[in-house]
Amino acid sequence: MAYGDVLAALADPTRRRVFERLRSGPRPVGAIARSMPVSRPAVSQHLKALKEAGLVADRQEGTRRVYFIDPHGLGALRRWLDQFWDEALAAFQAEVELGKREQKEKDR
Amino acid sequence: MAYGDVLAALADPTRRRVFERLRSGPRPVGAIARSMPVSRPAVSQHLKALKEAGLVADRQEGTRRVYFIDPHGLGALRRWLDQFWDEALAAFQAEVELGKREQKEKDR
DNA sequence: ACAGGATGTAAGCCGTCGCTTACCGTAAGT
DNA sequence: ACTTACGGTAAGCGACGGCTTACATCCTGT
Repeated sequence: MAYGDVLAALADPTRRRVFERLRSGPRPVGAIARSMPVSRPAVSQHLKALKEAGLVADRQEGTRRVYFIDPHGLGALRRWLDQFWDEALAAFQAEVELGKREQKEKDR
Repeated sequence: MAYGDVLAALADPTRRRVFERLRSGPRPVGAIARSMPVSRPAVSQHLKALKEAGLVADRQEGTRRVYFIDPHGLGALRRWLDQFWDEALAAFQAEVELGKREQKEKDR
């Protein structure tokens, strides 16, 4: 459920498409597979990867297995992104200040 | 600079490490490579990928090439993430409501 | 207990990707 | 001009990852 695993899981286009298919709500495996250009086992494998990354969860419902989005995965990604964003921004500020000083050096 | 390219670029651990190395500020290629367990050409290749994803930019500085973080890439990722988050949350709400109704069905 | 539908899993194939070594171009300093 | 440091690029190799087909598993209704 680390952000690295989340990034790796979402990197593949097909897998990301499976994930985004769940954005509108829970779906059983077959329903997902039928709306995609790959085989059902392929979808199963993608769902397994997404699950291990903490991006989806599943519940048994009779003979079918219904998958839905697990907030944990995206949450981890979001936290990393926010923190990174702040630090990078601070670095930019420092950079700008440095640039100003260097500019003044040249003026002399 | 689409979010898909950003995700793909950040999926690789080594490449992500290169990227995170720039979080604290601009660095020339050699400085990055010396702080990593891979060769300098490998770092160059990673920087190229990061650049194509809109995650970093570079400027020539004498004989060296200084790389720094480009906000565009992370911005695209953040926008996708925020939107996704909202939609998924709405789907959860709908799901909860549906669950309540089904529960009442069973009670009868 | 059995049949059928739904899903996970194993094996194998093939393309992609990351890494290394070798080479080339370029910009400064002497 | 020559040298040296710095960095991008090409070629090739090995590993990993995604897809398919085939098989195993589980649940439900009859």
